[in-house]
Amino acid sequence: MIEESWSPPEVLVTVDLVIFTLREQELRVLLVERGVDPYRGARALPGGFLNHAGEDILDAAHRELREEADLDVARLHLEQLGTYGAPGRDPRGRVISVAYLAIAPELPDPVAGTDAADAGWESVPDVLFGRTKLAFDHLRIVTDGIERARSKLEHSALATAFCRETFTIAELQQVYEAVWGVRLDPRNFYRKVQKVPGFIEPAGQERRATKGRPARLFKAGSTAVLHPPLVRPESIDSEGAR
Amino acid sequence: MIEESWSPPEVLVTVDLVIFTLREQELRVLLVERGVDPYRGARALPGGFLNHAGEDILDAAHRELREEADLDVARLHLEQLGTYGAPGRDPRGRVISVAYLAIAPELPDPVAGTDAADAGWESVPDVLFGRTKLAFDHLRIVTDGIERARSKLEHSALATAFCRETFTIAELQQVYEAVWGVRLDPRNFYRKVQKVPGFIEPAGQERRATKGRPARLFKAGSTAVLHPPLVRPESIDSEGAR
DNA sequence: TAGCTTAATGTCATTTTGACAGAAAGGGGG
DNA sequence: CCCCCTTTCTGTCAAAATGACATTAAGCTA
Repeated sequence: MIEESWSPPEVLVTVDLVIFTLREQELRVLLVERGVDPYRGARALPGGFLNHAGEDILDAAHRELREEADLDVARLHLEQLGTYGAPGRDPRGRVISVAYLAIAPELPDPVAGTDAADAGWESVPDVLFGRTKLAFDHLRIVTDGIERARSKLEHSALATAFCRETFTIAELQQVYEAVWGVRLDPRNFYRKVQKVPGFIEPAGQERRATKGRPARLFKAGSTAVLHPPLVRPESIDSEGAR
Repeated sequence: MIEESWSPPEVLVTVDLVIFTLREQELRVLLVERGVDPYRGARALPGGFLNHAGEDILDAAHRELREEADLDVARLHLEQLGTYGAPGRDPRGRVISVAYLAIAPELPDPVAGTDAADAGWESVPDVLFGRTKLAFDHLRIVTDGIERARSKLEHSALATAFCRETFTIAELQQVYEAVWGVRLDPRNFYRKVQKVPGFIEPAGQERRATKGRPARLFKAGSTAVLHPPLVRPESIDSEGAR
């Protein structure tokens, strides 16, 4: 199908970042307010164009994270979520966007960057229910990101990425509840999590108390894959999160 | 970071297809022999450039499938696997490739297409072990495809996509064994598969026999998600497949 | 009809699950 | 210091699921 005169079309490539965290027991996503056209003033995922033809896509994702949200979390693990390239999704032309997913523990508020008039952690349910409108097809990307996160919680130790260095089992449970949008029994959760080999391991016998009995502290174990998996309950709350 | 003089770099976009099937109880992948440079003569995944700036990526994937392998399986469900865009992965310049995954029942041999000197179903273990060398970073893409398929077998009804319209439970088990690279107990498999609601449903009381007792026939059910999931055994054979 | 092959059903001890009860370990108010 | 409240942790227990294995059923063939 390649003729002499034919040459493949050139397209522009952007990266978009879906970064989730937990705040006040609610799932939140990092959004910026666009400072440039198109969609100026609208909320969108942080991201932007490839810098130059030799830049790796993953590197571009890290760079945009730094530029747009001033979050230079080197240990932040970015995982490719998907590529969105429907014609017409961007009024500037044929733009294909590679989306990345990352999970962060509770972090200080990000500051606005170069292209972003503002940046902040927005409620995921607000986004999912259309109370927070997003530019481009970013709602779809966030939706896919949620589903990916929910699924990965079952089979991987992703939940520990929401937590700080050390955490209690109750904190870990809050992660599952917020992302899955369900309530779990603390006693059964306690038992189940403990028996997955390598998921979490005790971190000193230190403790941290506010009101009730002090809780033991744990840290992420060495295992990335959960055997057996923590299967989410059949009926998932369509609300998505709290 | 956008200056007046700056404009985003233009890149070329290709699609690549990872299509698995089962032949002689072995997992196979569709490969073509490249008829054009670079890597002329080497084995590679079917795929190619976007046709024109307005073509949707998924459409391009279907088109390439038709062009390169003459497989116009409209019911073939293509699922995005990932995007591979490391600089230097393609000697022709900055090329970013969007890979799709598909599962097919046993099909007639594909015929060579326009850019492909030959096309055929190659043994996946041969590819994984380097006995079959692949062009570009296609080994990596196939590896990711395997892992995706293995994982999806646990939580989705993907296994039925390997089978024809109707199938026996033993045939379904062969799918799991070939993809996971393990042996399963037929009796426990029988029981487990039957109790997942909506996974498979009886298809007439017809039967199809060769040697032993005739087996009941089933067809794919209405459920795409498996509750509960069929978890693969802890120790997965590193051989990958038979 | 005997013998072979594969399908389907059954058995059973061991784990796992889900839903609870209760004990342990702090803090605060009197 | 002593109750009360909160939260964490440890048990209990019946129902269900799991893994390993035996047995029966249903065809074909020699």
